[in-house]
Amino acid sequence: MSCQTHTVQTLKDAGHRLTPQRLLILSAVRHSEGHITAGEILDAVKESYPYIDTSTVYRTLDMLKQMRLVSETHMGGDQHHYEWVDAERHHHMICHDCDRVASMDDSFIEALGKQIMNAYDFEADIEHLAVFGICGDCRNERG
Amino acid sequence: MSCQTHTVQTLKDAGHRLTPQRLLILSAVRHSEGHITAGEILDAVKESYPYIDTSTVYRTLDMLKQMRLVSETHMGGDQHHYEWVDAERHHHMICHDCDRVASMDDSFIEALGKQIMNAYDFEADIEHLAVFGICGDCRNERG
DNA sequence: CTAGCTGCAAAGCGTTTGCACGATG
DNA sequence: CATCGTGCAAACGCTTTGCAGCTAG
Repeated sequence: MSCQTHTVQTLKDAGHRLTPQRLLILSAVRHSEGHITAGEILDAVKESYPYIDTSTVYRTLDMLKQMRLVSETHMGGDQHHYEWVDAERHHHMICHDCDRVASMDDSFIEALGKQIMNAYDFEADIEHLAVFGICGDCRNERG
Repeated sequence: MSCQTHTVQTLKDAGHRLTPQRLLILSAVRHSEGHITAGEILDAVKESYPYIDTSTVYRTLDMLKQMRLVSETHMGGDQHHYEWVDAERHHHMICHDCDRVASMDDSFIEALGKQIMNAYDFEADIEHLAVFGICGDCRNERG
């Protein structure tokens, strides 16, 4: 809740209005473990406020992206995924077989960025990475 | 051409028919430097055969994906990008500023895969990676 | 000949936009 | 009370699908 008030203040300071819809959308993103799609946000908000419209969700997400409070990512499907920008940057490993999603520490990717810089003079900005593959469990089951 | 005949044989062996449309689509993908979208393929093929339909392009790409002759990637936009699967796996670095695309050797990513395996017991299958960031030229211009 | 491929047309999906009403500060 | 945000509806772009006719093997 203290973090919520902080966010609210940030929005106010930037001259954005605080509407119930925005608070609900914010809450949906905050409470999603990791990542959430626009459709999922819509469904979540509809539980408490059924009149919410898709366009409101997208417009709010645009605002939050612009304020760098939320980041947008592709994770393989047709939809974008949104994620709350917190201190701990992390990435995802998605299993092709069981579709489970695990978190990966940013240190690996940070190191990769440095290597790319050395080799290509390219400053990588890997906000989020979705790595596909096969998890240990599924590999064992395959034998 | 020898490589083309090889591909043709592969398709035949798998019981797929060789139609002029397919050959044109194949050629468009082969001759694209790096990556190409469905729309770009459509335009390219239309130059020699204007009756080609979008659905044919997508259906052919599906087949080629299934045969692992072509790979599909997200590179940030709305469209998918398709790439000929050749021996030399490589990745792309895309500059946020100038939109230029440069190629990155797979060795970095291969190494990353091994690290992920060690740390998380997850077998990463990074077919293609699009890394966004700022290229050296644009960094210099910014000063 | 006959399975498989094509073009056409229409639908599907996620996302965006124009607009008038309504709510926020 | 002025502005900004909302819901609605309609449009958008990319991709997918159903179908009848055509064609490669």
